[in-house]
Amino acid sequence: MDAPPHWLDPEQKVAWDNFIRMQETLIGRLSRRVQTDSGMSASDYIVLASLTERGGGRMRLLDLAKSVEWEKSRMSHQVTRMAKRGLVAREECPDDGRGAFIVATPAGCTAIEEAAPQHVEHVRRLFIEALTPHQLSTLGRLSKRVLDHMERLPD
Amino acid sequence: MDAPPHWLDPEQKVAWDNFIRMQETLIGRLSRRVQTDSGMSASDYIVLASLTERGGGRMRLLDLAKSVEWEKSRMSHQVTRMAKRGLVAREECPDDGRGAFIVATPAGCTAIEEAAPQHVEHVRRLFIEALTPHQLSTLGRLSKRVLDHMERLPD
DNA sequence: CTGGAGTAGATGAGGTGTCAACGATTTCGT
DNA sequence: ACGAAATCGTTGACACCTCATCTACTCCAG
Repeated sequence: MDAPPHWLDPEQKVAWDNFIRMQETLIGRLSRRVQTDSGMSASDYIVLASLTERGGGRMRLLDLAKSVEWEKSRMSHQVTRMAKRGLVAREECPDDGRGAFIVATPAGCTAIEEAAPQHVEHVRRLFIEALTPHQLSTLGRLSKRVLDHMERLPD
Repeated sequence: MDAPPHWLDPEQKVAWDNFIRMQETLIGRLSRRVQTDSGMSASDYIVLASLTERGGGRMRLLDLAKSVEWEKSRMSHQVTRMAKRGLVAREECPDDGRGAFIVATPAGCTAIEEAAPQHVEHVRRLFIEALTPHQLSTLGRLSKRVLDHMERLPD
C-alpha cells in the first residue's frame, strides 16, 4: 500500500516553485540579453559557441547537435536559418557523401567573439554574484546529482 | 582597475554547466511527458492548472498571464489555440468592455484533473527523489536567493 | 558484388514564443 | 465634460521546436 501522495508536501512545493521560477526568469533574461546585445538569438549563440570552441569553427552537423544535446532536425533547421543570416555555411564532406560540415563564417566568428564576453558578464551578474562561492558550488553539486539521477531513469 | 575577468573560473564554469544541463534535461523530459501522457502541451497544462487552482476556472486574461508570468500576447495566442482545442473559452466581461474572461470548459477541467497527478508524479520521480529532503530545501533556498538577487537588478 | 540494415541529414507541417503595432475601452486631470 | 494617457486585449509577421517522413549514402553479411 502506501501509494505515493498525489501532491507535493508544502516544503517540497516551495522548493519546486522557487526552482522553476528562478530557472525561467534566469533563462528568459539571459536570452533576451543576448538578443538585444548582439542581435543573435540564444540558439545562434549556443551553436556558434560550441562550433568555435569545441570544433575550431568546423564540425559535422550531427557532432554539433550532440555537443549541445539537440536533435539533429533541430540543428538542421537552425543551421539553415543561420546560413541565411550568414553566420555559418554548409560544406560538402569528402569522406562521407551524406555528410555536411558546418563552418563558422568570418561574420559568425566576429559575432561570437563580441557576444561571448557580454554573455559571460550577464551570467556572472545574474547568477554567479547572487551566491557565495560555497553556495555556488553547492548548487552545482546538487544539479549534477539531479542530472545523474535522471540519467539512471528510463525515458 | 581590476576589471572582472572575461571568463568564469573552472569551478564557476562547472557549476554553471551542471545547472544548465540539469535544468534543460529536466524541463525537456517533463514537457515531453505531459505531452505523451495527456496529449496536452506543457503550456496547456500550466494555463489550465493556474486557471483552475487560482481562479476557480474563470479568470481575466491579464490576470491569468500575470499568474504564470507570461506576456499578455503570449497568453492571448495560447488561449486562442486552447479555445480551438476546446480546453477553454472566452467570455465577454460585463464590467469592462475591453476585457475577456477565460473559462475552463468541462473538457479542460477533466483534462487537467487527469494530467495533474501524473505530472506531480514525474516531478517527484525526476527531481524530488534525486535529493534528500535537506538537499531539496537547500536547492529551493538557493533558487530563491538567485531569484531575489535578479529582482533587485535592472532589466 | 549485391541487397538490406543502419546512418547523415533535409524537409514539411503544425504548434509555440516574441515583438511591434493596433483598436477599443476606461480613467483621470482640468 | 472632454481630451490625453493608461489599460485590456488582439493581431500579423517572423523565428523557433518537434515529429514524422524522406533521400541518399555507407556498411556489411552472404
